[in-house]
Amino acid sequence: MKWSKTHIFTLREAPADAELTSHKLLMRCGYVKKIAPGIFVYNDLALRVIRKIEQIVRKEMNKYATEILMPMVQPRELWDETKRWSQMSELLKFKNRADQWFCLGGTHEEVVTDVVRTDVKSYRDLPKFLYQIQTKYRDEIRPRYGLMRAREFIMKDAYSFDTTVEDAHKSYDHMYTAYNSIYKQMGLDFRVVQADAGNIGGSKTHEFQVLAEAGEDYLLVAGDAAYNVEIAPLESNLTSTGEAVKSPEEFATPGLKTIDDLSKSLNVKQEDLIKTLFVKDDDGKPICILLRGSDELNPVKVKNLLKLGNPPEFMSDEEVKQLTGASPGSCGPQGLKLRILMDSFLKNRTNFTVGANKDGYHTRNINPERDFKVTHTADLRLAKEGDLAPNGQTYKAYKGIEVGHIFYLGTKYSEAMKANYLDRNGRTQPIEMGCYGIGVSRTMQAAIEQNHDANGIIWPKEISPYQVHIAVLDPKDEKVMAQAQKLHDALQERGHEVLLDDRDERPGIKFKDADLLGFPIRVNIGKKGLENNEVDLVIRKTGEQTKMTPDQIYPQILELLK
RNA sequence: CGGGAAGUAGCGCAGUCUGGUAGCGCAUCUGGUUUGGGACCAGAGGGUCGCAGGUUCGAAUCCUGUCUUCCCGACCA
Repeated sequence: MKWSKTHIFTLREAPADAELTSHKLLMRCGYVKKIAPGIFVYNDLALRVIRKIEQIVRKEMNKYATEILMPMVQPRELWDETKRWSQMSELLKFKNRADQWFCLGGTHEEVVTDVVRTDVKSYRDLPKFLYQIQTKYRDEIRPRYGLMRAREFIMKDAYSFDTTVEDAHKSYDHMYTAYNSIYKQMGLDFRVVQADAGNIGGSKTHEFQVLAEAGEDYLLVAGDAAYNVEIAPLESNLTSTGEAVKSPEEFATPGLKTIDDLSKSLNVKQEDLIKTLFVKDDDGKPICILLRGSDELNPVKVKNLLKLGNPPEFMSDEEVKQLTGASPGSCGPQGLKLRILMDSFLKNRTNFTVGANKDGYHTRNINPERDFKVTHTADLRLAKEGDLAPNGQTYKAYKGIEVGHIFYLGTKYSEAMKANYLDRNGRTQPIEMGCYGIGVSRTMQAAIEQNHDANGIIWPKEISPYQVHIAVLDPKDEKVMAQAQKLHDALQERGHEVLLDDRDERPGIKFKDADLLGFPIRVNIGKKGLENNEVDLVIRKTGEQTKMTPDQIYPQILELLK
């Protein structure tokens, strides 16, 4: 492809509204153009990358699933069945002129479940595994970072329908395998992490995270195990101090409110102090939580422990005062009749120093069982780098960009939408479901975020818009142009994609643009070099530049592209 | 929705405090000299200064309202 026939425009400076490096590069290379917040035009280079990603995704998905294409505009009635019409705040809703409600598809569980419940009657019709690659629309409150959090984006979504839990897990495992293979083929550095299932329902879920400094998600990796920080499990490695239980003793602590204050004033390490927190569940009912002074609460762990709908929120200062008689900072669990959760790191500990439930006072030697009743002792703290994971390894922190997510759903949607089948015994059963997503357009930007340098993008060859960039340094010279065209045609015949920069520009501009666009291999062909029967082969990633004859370079490139 | 910042040519910005009718760099067009890592010289085109009111002889500039965008947060099946 000749540059002059493309729609490529580069910018020397990125538009001011781009913050993230990958976003700036997308803009500077002209890959995308913003039309409205979170809504973009994909220009030809971007579209090539997207097609590459889709191709890899399709190849793997087709091993297990069937491709269909569902509508982007969806009727309200389907969404009412699962109650998500009112629950899902990102749905963009609108009416047609007959005054009927519709929404733009932000996800397709409802539609695909409708498809399957209509067509599937018997266990003989199952399993079914359907997927599509399609534009999604979610009315994000704040789109940001270009394609990372866009309102309109391209997604591959797959849905499995099985008769048994075991089969559903097999489908899940197939996707687990396929996703690993997909991101590997794209040449990306990624981790599979265990994550919280959120509100989508179901119990089992993994995220596929591309590692990048600018990632929005915190991952903790301990050897083979990787977790989203939300759920990273911890096990206490503390043993009992063996200290005998003593009698409670109240003492004045005027003005001491934080763990830090107390630690300094009492000359006790923060981890030896007890932090008393108060949160409330979905119904506003209070929960008291005890942690070591040095630890932070992980609300998601509380949510999962108590099977709440959402992570609990902290109570306000006034609510705490009403509940305990003291402001936060002077509270303790003693004498409180409510659910009390204790972090497993406090197991076997005695003689807690906690607030006295009286402003300005604390109490020494408070003990579980005698002074308060613990509802659950469990892993409640937020894990961080350096903490010990259950597998005995130490956590290391990474940042990641979530590019894929797989869920086992169970029967949440099939029950809500009566997607049933008749089993062997003629009994009606709800279908076992799973859903599996890949953010295609987001993956493109994640790849850039992970693969760039000061000069521009460094595409992994598997998803690069073109594999070879031929910089024609003297396009008006017939010999030079003929040589470039010859190489271009030869490579193209072998199925490789080649961009031939035939613009009437100075060499410096062509080099800079080539670095910016970031295809893996560049060839410089110019008058000067050809006088010595020489052309240059440049590897984008390393900057390595080799002179060789035009005859040598063709087999060399074929070798590199293998 | 809360907090912050900003809207001036395709892109990046100055000018606003202290009102006098718009400028710089890049890009674009013409001519010339150049030509292996974003050339140079000369010339040219392109903006009702986000929008609407108001104050004033006169508003990019002051006042009021409004819209939009970006950043932080909340939010993110």
